[in-house]
This record gives sequence, structure tokens and C-alpha cells, in this order.
Amino acid sequence: MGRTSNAKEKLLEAALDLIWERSYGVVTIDAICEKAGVKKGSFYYFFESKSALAVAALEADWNECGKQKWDTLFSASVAPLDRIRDFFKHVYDSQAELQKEHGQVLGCPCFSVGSETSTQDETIRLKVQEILQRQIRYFESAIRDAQAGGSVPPGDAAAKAKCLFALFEGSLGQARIQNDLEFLRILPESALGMLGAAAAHTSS
Amino acid sequence: MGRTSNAKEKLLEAALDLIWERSYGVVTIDAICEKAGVKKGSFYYFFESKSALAVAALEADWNECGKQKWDTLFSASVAPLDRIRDFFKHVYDSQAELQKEHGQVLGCPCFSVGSETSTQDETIRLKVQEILQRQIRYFESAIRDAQAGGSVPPGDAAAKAKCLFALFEGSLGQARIQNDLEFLRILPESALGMLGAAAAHTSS
DNA sequence: ACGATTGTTTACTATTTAGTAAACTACAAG
DNA sequence: CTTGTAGTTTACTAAATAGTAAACAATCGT
Repeated sequence: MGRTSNAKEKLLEAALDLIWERSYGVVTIDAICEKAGVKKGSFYYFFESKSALAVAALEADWNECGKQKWDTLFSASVAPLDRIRDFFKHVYDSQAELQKEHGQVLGCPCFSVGSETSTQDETIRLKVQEILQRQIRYFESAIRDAQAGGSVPPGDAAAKAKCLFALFEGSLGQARIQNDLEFLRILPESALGMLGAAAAHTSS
Repeated sequence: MGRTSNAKEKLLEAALDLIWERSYGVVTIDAICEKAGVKKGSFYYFFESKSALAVAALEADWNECGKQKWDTLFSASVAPLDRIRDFFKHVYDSQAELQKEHGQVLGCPCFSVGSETSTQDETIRLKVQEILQRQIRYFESAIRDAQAGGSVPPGDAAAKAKCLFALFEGSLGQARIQNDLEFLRILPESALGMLGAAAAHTSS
């Protein structure tokens, strides 16, 4: 009942785009409103602050894009090491796309925002932590499956997953700073090498 | 000739401290001046912008702290794999110190600032790129020495160094976001594991 | 079609911030 | 001890920004 609107969704998308391309700190509420084509009064009707918007934007992005992607790429119907390889290939491809569009490798918005705001904004920090933790679990599960199948040596899968994730996010960060996809191109083989993967040539 | 001053140095130090603890975007020139105990007029006497100060601060930090540390830890008089292990242990220790002081793991200022500003400020991006490149060379050289001594399998040392560096910076980023040293604690062994290091037990 | 409700717009205030100009001060060298 | 130079301080402007209040507009359910 009452008036209908997609302003909230437009704000969520505009915010994520701007923050991803620039940074959390440098993006103003006015800029988000302008990009979304929404007046500031409406912004404050839906969100109480930039921080609250960012939290909502990160969560919305996971729910509407991220989750499906990870579910597909880490499908149990794919061999465990192929999941990891395919995932990193996908990362390379999407970052290449972004570089074409924006003239810049953009990296991972979640990690970037998290690193930028973690000492300043606890609600963002917690949301980022939550989303990153979800992602690490996909790695962990694939590693465990690989261990069960003998393609990765045994040992603490949770630790290996954290490690792999650090390699992943570190590579994305480097790629952003250097604006160079090279760090991501070598990621599939580096990742499998890091896991001590046996016979790392299923599909190629 | 003329009046003497250490205001410039005080500004450089205050800037790095604030940016490290918070972020580049959120730190204002006024805040830097206040922390340094220097008036804004003096700031603009020495620097033309926050960006210029940040570039100078990163370079000064490398010249006055960073370089000596890396030179010592990567001394050729230490076995190559021990250099890497000792370096990561040192990283853990210093981040633990920072956490005690600030209540927060702070990670690497250079990488954080780089990731935050790379799409916005080319001069900072280039300076960060330069400093990170210097650091990667220490890894590369240690890896090459390890390969020559047979403690790391042969293969593109530059690529391995990049990879190791991504693992390193990714771990620091995670540690900052989660405010958890665990990511750094496992780094020495993870790093050697990643390199496929043989007999990874020289000192412990 | 009407009224409660949901969302929009405008116009505003108060604050923070970058940046400047010019008077002022300390000091080193001659 | 005096003079030029290097550095400092103050007080200011202009712009950007967050946040608010209240009038206004659309539309859903009845």
C-alpha cells in the first residue's frame, strides 16, 4: 500500500559501483544519490548513513550475484581441484572485463572496503568479515573433498583455505594497485601449487 | 640560513601514523597538523597537498625504517629459507605489538593506501608500486638463492616471489579486517609450504 | 473515488574542510 | 648586531558535505 519505488535498489547498486571503483572514504552521499538518480531526501528515507548503505549494499550484492556464482563454480558435480581452478579463471575473466570497462583492475570490493574501514566502522567490518568467511568456506569444502580424493595431501583444511584465500585476495589487491592482470593470470596454477596438488592437469 | 625546524619530519610521521591507523581518505589535513603539533600554514609551506605528503611519508618510512629492516632480515649471511621464515616471524611480532598499542592489527600501510587510492591518485599509486616492487625483490633474491642451494624446486623465481608476496599482503589484509593475528601466525609455515620447500626445519 | 500510507522533492542549516595571504618570528652568517 | 632568509601563525574565504523538515505526489486497498 502506498507509493512504489526502486530507489532503494538503485542506491544499493550505485553505492557499490562507486565504492568499488573509487573507495569508501572518497565517495560522498551526494555522489551516490546523483549516480542513482535519487534525491538526498530519499536517501535518508531508506538509509540512516553511508555506513548503513554500504553494509546493505555488500549484503545485497552477495545475495543477488555473489552466492549464485560461488554455488555454480564450487558445485559438487565438478572435481574439487577443478572447482578451484575454474573459480580463479573466472576471477581473471571478470577482472579483465572490469579493466576494459573502467580502464582499471578493480579487485574485490568487499576486501577493499573491509581493509579501508576496519579500524573505523565496526558494522562494516563485521559484515565484511561475515561475507569473507562465507567465501572461505567454499575453499575449505573443496580442499576437504580434494583431500578425500587424494588430490591434495592431508592436513588442516581450514588453515589451508585461509591461506589460499589470503593468496587470492593478495593477488587481487596487487592487481588493483599495479593495474595489471598478470597477478591473476598465474593464480590458478599458483593456487594448486600451494595446495601441493597432485597431478594438477584435469582440464586446462 | 634562516629559521630551523623539524615540522616537516613531524608531519611525515604524523601522516603515516594516522593513515596507517585509519585510512588515507578519512584523515584530514587538519587532523595531521594537529597530531604533528604544526599549524596548517606550515603544512602548506612544506607540502602542496595531502597526496604529496602521503607520497613523501611512504618514501621517508622506507628510507628511515623499512630498508634497514629488510636488509637485515634478508641478509645473505642467513640461509635463504631462514630469511623468509625470520621475516614472517618478525611481521607477526611487529603486528602483535601494534595490536597491543592500538587495539587493532594494522597491516601494511603501503598496501592499504595503495589499494585505497590506486584508482584515484596516480602519484600515490606509482610510489606504492615502487616500494612494493623493492620488497618483492628481496623475496625473489631469497628464492633464487634457495633454488641454487636445492631447498626450493627450480622454476620462475620472479613469479614465485610475486605469489609469495600476494600471500603475505593478503594475510596482512585479512589480519587487519578480522583483527586477528592467526593469519600471520601460520604465515611462516604456509610460505615455505607454498614454495615447496624441502626440509623446512633449519631453526624453529 | 477517497484516504491512509509510502515515497519524493525542495530548500534549508550547520559544520567541516581545503586552501590562501600577509603579518610575524627566530636564527645563521657576515 | 644587523640583515636576509627560512619557517610560523593567524585569520580568513569559498566550497563541499551531512543531515533535516515539511510540503508534495503517487498509488494501493477499500
